[in-house]
Amino acid sequence: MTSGSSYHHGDLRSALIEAATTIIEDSGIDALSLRKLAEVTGVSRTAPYHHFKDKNALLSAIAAKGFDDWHASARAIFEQEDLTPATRFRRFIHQYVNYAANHPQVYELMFGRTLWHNDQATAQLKDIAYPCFQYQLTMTRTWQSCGLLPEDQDALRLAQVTWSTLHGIARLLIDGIYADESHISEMCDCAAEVFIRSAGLK
Amino acid sequence: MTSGSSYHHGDLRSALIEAATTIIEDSGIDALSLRKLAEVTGVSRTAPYHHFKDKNALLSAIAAKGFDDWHASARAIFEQEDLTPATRFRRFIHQYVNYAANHPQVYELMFGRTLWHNDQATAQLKDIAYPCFQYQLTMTRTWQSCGLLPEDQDALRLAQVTWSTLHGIARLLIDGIYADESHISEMCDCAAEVFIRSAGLK
DNA sequence: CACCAATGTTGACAGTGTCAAGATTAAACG
DNA sequence: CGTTTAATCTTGACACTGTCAACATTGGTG
Repeated sequence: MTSGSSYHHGDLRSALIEAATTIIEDSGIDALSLRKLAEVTGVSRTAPYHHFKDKNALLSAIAAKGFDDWHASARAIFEQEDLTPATRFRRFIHQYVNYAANHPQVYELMFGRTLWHNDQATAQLKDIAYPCFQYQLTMTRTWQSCGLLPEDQDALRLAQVTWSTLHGIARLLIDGIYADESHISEMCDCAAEVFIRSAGLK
Repeated sequence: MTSGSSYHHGDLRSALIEAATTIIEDSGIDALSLRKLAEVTGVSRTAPYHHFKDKNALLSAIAAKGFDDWHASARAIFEQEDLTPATRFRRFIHQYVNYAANHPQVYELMFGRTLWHNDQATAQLKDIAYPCFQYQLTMTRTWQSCGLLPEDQDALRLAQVTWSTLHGIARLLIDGIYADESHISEMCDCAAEVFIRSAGLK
């Protein structure tokens, strides 16, 4: 697939993203160096700079792909209309945390300081990420009108709080503070229970 | 205070921690290089290695100091017996998030992947950090028996979930995903409300 | 076919963490 | 007090990093 001629790679951009994602998933973000990435891809050190302005631009591209996946699977659950809202709510929570647990490094990239701090995120990444943040708000409003979340609370605050809870669980898992992954499911159940009860239903 | 003789610094270890903390608070963790730190402290590049095995060991020492502060102020609120449990609960939440907002870099060090991932935390740091984690559990049990949190839920899970919520808010703030710091207080109120309502009281 | 812009290459620079070997000095010991 | 020892600090060196500048190759367009 990598074409015949040796000088021009053919589709270096995709190859770089793919190889970089593999390295990151295997060995962590810090283990990714552009030089080793270039070597693995069979190309010279500075070739990647013709496809990505920065190391940050490369990482942003990987994160952007992560947001696409995340958004898709969130919608897949949220729009599954043959399930009760409560079931979907619970599944969403489990899915969120499991995604983070299964793709810790990409999750770190998507929501971590590496890209977001000091405004280092690419404009392209922001265009993909912000709708995801917005979707959280949309879901929250629906959950409120279903009686799964307190209806008298401000939707934005509630969205921030529910998201923070999932994000917090994810981060504690990823950062290795909760080593015991066997309790993930119970933590999700507990979180779901707390939120649903706060709505006042039984 | 730095003594008269020039060759031996006198109290280099403390001076390094102090200077490093300043740099980190001013410019972030990534901006800290041992070489610049040494230069600022007026000492040669490798002198710090006689006081800290690693760059990680230095960072761990700074984080350890942060845990001390955190634990102290948590206790100061939790043990303020002239306030109602609910008030203390709310204040704890606000204090937790405010600490993170006011010391973002140190918080990142205390709870972030820099130190905890891949088991890079010093044994000394663990000895200081684990009691803090444990204290969260102690507080949770008390809150349960006060009727501030559902009593039929497992205390450990509940402690993990409440902490995750605060940690999540803190991280989203620190990582710059919620730029708007003016809503911090409202988010804390919302979180407190959700938890208290989940206990079934009104 | 000729040209040009896209793509890939080597060379170079400033920066990093950290090890090894030697210099200096404070402290311990006879 | 003098001498040794161990702590502390120094310079030199190495392998690594991201990224810029200048040059080479080539696929697609006029």
